[in-house]
Formats: sequence, structure tokens, C-alpha cells
Amino acid sequence: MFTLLKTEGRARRGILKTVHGDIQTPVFMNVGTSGAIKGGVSGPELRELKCQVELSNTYHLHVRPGDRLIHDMGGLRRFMNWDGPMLTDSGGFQIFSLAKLRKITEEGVHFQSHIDGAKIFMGPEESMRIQSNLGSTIAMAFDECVSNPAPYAYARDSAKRTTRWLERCIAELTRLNALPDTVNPRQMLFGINQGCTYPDLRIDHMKQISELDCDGYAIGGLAVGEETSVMYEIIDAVEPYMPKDKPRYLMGVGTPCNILEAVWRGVDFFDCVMPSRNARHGNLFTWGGRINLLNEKYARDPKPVDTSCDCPVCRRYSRAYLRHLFKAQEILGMRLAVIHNLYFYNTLMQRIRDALDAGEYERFYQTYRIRLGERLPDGE
RNA sequence: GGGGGAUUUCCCGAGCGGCCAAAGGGGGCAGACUGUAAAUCUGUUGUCACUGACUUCGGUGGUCCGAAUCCACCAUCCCCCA
Repeated sequence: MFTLLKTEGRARRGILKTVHGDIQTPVFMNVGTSGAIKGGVSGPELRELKCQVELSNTYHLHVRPGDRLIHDMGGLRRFMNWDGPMLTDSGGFQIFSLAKLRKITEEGVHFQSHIDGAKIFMGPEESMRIQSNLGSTIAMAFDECVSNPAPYAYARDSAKRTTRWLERCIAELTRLNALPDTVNPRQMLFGINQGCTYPDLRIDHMKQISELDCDGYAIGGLAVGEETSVMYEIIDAVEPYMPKDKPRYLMGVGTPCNILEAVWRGVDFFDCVMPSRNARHGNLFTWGGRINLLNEKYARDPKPVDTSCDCPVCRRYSRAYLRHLFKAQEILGMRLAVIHNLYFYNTLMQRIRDALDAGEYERFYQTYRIRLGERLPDGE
């Protein structure tokens, strides 16, 4: 059940009530693909980092350790000790990211496991069965994430197939939710809009899937090769056709600026590997801009990563120490960096919500949208 | 005391007469990263007046049109014999 609390222009402030707790939106979901945040942050620790929703992946967990095993262990939330809401991605993104290891048919997709080369078949029904076994709060429809740029005819045919797959997902999940040993019998389903960079295809597809009764709608297939300006144009084009009373999720996005822009355009849910991956590579976000901890200029810098941040890392450690940990390849360095970046993203969302509550989002957005993408100026 | 082997750019290490400012690692410096095959990938790493010039391969002197590469002596290190 999604409740819209307030709007400012197209920007929305809402709450999604779920069986695993309420989700205050706009929200950023913290990515733990294989049932763990890379860099070593545990489920319970996510709470301290103000994480509301954890995200894991159907394909990866099916390959290892197997979704049936996770079902038998009580579901992924219990398995990884995360008691809040969880969203599972469907495996559709792996059609894009593992493009060299798969073959698409109407029925589904044949993957070659990136771990051991084993043949894996995943169609809408398989994806729903796996996600049901994982027991996530929200399951994502099995879609094809197409790499941009793509030919018009391919984009059109692929989007049509994604619609047919969505109908199959709905039928299968309805059946699974009714089974007696289902981990979460009230698992929700979000449909996914596709159509590459073609506004007419995007709109047609959105109109079609909005007639199917999903619990939320995602925009997929963006930030996969096209210019950022094109991504915004597509959101602008498709947003008017998204149901107002359901949550909207921009999949895989993005930078802090992308999020500010997309909230301004009416998006409620986000997820991205950026805070964790960049952290592992020494790239940290601050309210004054990005910093690369590996830079020599931080070798003797006693300041915290972000002088205005109250995360567990900024309260205790200097840039110099973190840089040393990275240089010495101590895993603590990565872990602390990931903690900071996730806290930053979750705090960014909290401040977005606060600004919306106060009716001051436009000012907030204009203040930060450029700054957050730039390098932290020297000496700050 | 006698015999043999070594010494290369920040480090390790290839090179054994011209195509060598010198392979490949490491380290250093910088950049990328958007529903995670990513603790990964890319660039760069002698100096400068930088599509060219200059200095460099333990030291000094030599051979040669030309030497990191050949010769002599010196220095340092390692191994074997006494």
C-alpha cells in the first residue's frame, strides 16, 4: 500500500507499507547482490547506516548458494540477518551485464554460469520461483535490460516481449504466493518499463504495463550506455504515464546528482552499486564533492572524510588513516569507506525527504545537484 | 691466496654491438566506475626548449662509424677450492 504524503511539482514524498516495515520515500536501496554488501557490511549494521531497503540478486543467489537452500534456511532476510524490507532484482540486468554468456528466446534466457560455465535457464517463471524462495519483500519482473544504443526494431520487439514476460510473472507469482510453504506469501511485484532511448516505445510500453496490476513500476534500461541528458529526457517522457498512486523505481541509478534530478522528475525508489563500488576503489562522496582517498594530498590530512558528516567513520578516523589503509590494502579501509558512502547516500535521501516535507525541495536540489558531482576543492 | 659468477632506470628483473630511455612485474602518480563476472579496469612513471634533443645501465679508461651489450683496470657483493 503506497501513500503519497506530499508533492512539490512532480517530486513526491510517500510511504510504502510492507509486511517487513514501512519504507519512507524517496528511498535509496543498498545493494548486496549476493546477500552481502561488498566491502564487509553486515545486515544489522545496515540499520545503523540508515538503510531502509536491502537489494539482492536473483541470478547470483540462484547460482550460489541456490535459492532452494536459502528457502530452507528461512529465506534470505533471515539468512543474512536483515530484518527490514528487501527487494530482489530479477536477473534481467544480467541479460545486459552478462551479454557474452547468454542467449535470449521467447521462453526465457539461457545463461552460461559466470562461476563454472554451467547451463542455466531463466525465464519469467523461474525468476519468480527463485525470488519467492528468497522471500524478498518486493520481487522485480523478469525483463530484458537492453544495452544503449539499440536499433529501433530491436528495442520495440524486446519491449513487447518484456510485456509478455510480465504477464507470465504475474501469473506465476500469484500462484506461488498461494502455496503453503512460501517464505513471504505477500510478496509484491514491480513491473519494469523498457524501450531504450525511444520516447514513443517507452510511452507505449508504460501504457501497456500500467494496465497490469503491479505493486509498483520501475524504469529499467537506463544508465546503460546513453548520455545522462537522454536518461532525463526518457524519464520526462514516461513519467506522466506512470500510475500516480504506485511507487516508481529508477533502476540502477545513480550518482547523487542523478538521484536529485530523478526525484525532481517524480521518482521514488533508487538503487546503485556506485556508493559501495566507488568506496572500494577509494572514491568517497562528501557534501562538498567527491574525493579520491588515494590522492597524495590526503596523506597527512587529519580531517575526517567529510567534515560535516556524523557517520561512524567520520566521527573516528582521518583521511590520512583511511588512505594508509587503502595503500596497505587492509580490508578495514574498504569497509570503512563503504560504511561512509552508504551512510552518505542514505543521509542524502533523508535530507531529500526532509526538504520535501518542508516544501523546499527545489531549493535543496538546486543547491546540491552540481556540487555533489564535482571534486572536493583543495583544502576542504 | 687461487678459481668462477654478479653489479640495469624508485625496487625486483629482462636485455648481451645499431630497431634501447631500455621488456615484464612491483611500487609511485592520476583517471574511470550507474538494477555488481569489478578489493576491478585505464593512463602515466629519466630530464627538457617534449613529432626532437640531452643525460642514464657500479667506476675509470679503451676498441668501434656506433657500447647497457666487447676489452683492461678498479670498487662492491656472492659461490667454490686452499
